[in-house]
Amino acid sequence: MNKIKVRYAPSPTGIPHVGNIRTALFNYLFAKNKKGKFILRIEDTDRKRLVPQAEEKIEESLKALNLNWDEKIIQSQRLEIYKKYLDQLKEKKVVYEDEGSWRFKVEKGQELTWSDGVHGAVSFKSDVIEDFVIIKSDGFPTYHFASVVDDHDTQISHVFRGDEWISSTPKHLMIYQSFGWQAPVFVHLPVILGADKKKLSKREGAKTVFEYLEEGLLPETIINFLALLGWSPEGEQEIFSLEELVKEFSIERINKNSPVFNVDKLIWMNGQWIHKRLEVGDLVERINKKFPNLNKKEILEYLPLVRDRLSSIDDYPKITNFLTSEKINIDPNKIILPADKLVKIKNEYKVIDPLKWDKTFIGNATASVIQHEGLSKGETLSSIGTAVSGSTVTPPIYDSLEKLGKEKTLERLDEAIRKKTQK
RNA sequence: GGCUCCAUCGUCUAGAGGCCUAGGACACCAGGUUCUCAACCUGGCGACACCGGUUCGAAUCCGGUUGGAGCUACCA
Repeated sequence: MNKIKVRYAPSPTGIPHVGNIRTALFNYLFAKNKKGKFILRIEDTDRKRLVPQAEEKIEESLKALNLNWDEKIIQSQRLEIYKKYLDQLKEKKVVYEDEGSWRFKVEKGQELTWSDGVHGAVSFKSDVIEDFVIIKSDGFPTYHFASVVDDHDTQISHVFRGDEWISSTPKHLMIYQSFGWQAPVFVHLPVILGADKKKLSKREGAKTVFEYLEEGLLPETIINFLALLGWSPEGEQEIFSLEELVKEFSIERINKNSPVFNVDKLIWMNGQWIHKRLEVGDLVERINKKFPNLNKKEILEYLPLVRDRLSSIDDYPKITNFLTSEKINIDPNKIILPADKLVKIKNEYKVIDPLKWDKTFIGNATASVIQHEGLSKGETLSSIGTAVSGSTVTPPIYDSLEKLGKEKTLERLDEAIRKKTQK
């Protein structure tokens, strides 16, 4: 019989940011690696900080990343249970009432020790811990009490949570002790730091899963990146699917020190997923889903030309826009070639039989001008690309012109020449 | 302040006493390739915080120093 059971226990005080979701990920990876259960527990015991819709947002964040839970429990619905256990502690006389709340009486002179999954032996003296509230005067339990009761009640085997809980752990240990319960294995994860090396927080600009998705990151990238923050696989592979991560995950390879969230690498990783891991058909679907107003057949047609140029889903419309839009903005300063050379190119294109307007003929015509005029190939192609697209990043030039069509190509070249001359 | 945790390239990290004149990745720089850009390939830059031990031998073990972080709520 399998007894591995973990829980992700967020408070519905807002949309969770990625640092928070990373805790969910590690819980999930461990549970699935051990073929155990992953529980979602909503810790809504702080009535003042409750944010409407936050619970839904937590669930949506998890679902968006495919982190599916096996069970869900909500603390505010378990008040009787906490009451029942409080009564037991009253009988044991280890709690006392204090202005409508119930405090746990800390017995001095104890050494509270546990073997942490990542830190090894950690210990605190009970003398430095003050009597702490376990049931607030509004009748709701505090985190310390609710989490211990729930973890025991739902038979949680491993508690994966952020490092910031280390100093609260002795309190939890004392509660376990007074009930005579066995504590789960605590696995304190290093907290993710922002670029300022401070704990990642909303205030410091930590983003939510939704924000990253909105920016064109793939769920796979978010998972992949988060997994590698504070944990490393055995080999040198860096791109992992959720399934692969599940297979590779182990507590032993979790780091002790806090990683900094490195956006550059995140973007790079998204590119890797787009260039190498996703099937073209899949990518087309995703682009189409994100930009429903784009023509799916066109995406299918253009994507192979630009796939390697995308580092986010959102790059697709940016880079292919010029092929379908009627008007573009051309900045003549970005066109290297002078107007008279552009005229030469235009004239060469003009004589191509419209029926033979394809990349081979366009390529030959271009090469011919380059040769006769003694132009630089790089500058010429760059100029043509900028003239017809308005951008310095384009699909392969000849393909671009072919897709654009002869008429539009000549129009845009004309416009570029005009602007270049005016200048 | 007290308590606790942490400490390898700018960043993510490998490293569990000799394999380390410290490996990989991102970023950066240079070259190559290509139809511009991108992608790709090759090379370069770049770190064991410091000081003492232990040991034949330390990035790895121990102690201290310094630095950083967290907690110190009827928040989680």
